[in-house]
Amino acid sequence: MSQGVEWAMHTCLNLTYVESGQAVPTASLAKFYALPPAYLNKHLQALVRAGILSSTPGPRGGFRLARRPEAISLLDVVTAIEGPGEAFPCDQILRAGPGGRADVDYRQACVIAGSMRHAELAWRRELAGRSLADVRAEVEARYPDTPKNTRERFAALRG
Amino acid sequence: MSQGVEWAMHTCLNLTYVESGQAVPTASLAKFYALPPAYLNKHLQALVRAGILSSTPGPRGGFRLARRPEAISLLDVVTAIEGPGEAFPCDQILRAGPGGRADVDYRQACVIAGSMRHAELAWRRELAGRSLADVRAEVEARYPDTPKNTRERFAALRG
DNA sequence: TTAAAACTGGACAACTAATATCCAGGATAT
DNA sequence: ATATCCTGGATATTAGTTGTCCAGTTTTAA
Repeated sequence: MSQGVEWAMHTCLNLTYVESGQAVPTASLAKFYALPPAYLNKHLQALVRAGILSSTPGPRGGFRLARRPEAISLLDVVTAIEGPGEAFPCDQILRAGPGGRADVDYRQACVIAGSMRHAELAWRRELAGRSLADVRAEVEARYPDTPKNTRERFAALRG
Repeated sequence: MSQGVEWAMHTCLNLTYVESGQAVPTASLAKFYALPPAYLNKHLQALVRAGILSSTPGPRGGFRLARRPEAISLLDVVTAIEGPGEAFPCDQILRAGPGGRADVDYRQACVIAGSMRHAELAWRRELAGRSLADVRAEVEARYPDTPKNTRERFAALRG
């Protein structure tokens, strides 16, 4: 899994603390964690394409959450960055084995591929069952200063 | 996840069909699926280091399972090829955020990292609960010719 | 004892994906 | 108008995967 997932997760979580209506530009989001702005922006664009963020050009523009935090799961974020493909790459090796046929889809027929897909579904199910709101609630329970700190940092970066 | 996992899975599964005591050389295992022998051998070496296969040099040498198929889980194979690291790379981005401390291990403290680890544990649990014997049993139920085909292919390659 | 079979491990090359930067163009607020 | 900010493409850099090759070692068998 790529680094971009971590950036996207934390950035989206931070955006849950911004007063709705306010947009945060790439520069502020990048400075928050000292990330490279241009590259972070690529990931932000992917999040926009996935319908997780919305963007506004121009002065006072930037990014904001496109939906309520309750309606954004961690799986949504992972999928936006990593794409919809499965982690286990089934190259249908069985096609070259004894009795292999060109007209069979071994991604479906192969028991190993099925087992890997089954495990991956369990992973997806966990991530789908956890929203940004869930994460934020746990953060606030364990680290009560976070909302205040986050908003202050954004205010300072807004300059 | 890398391609080598698929090769390793199918190769280990095929080895469950070999009469114990018999070793299969890299060349035969590679020809089975038309894989590059030298590179497959790298993965076989990793499986040996992980204690999944054992190797024997010299004529009539090669690789065999080091344990019974019931005692080899799919997670064992994945870990042997991919390494023990977690799929979600937590770079402790929080260290650069507001209130970030150098003396805190954010891989433990970060709620996002924890959520990702939790999902990954669900994935690992599924893979750990499925052995080569389980896979073989399902293969034989769905494709009864497989044992015979596999053994015949090995015999032909041994030629 | 010799030769052939086979694994081991390291060095190295090719290819691909992730990471990262830059810029021209378009949209928007003031 | 102008400064701000997003968009998308081109491009470079780096790291990891894929793949090859070879010298060295172990073992079988004649």
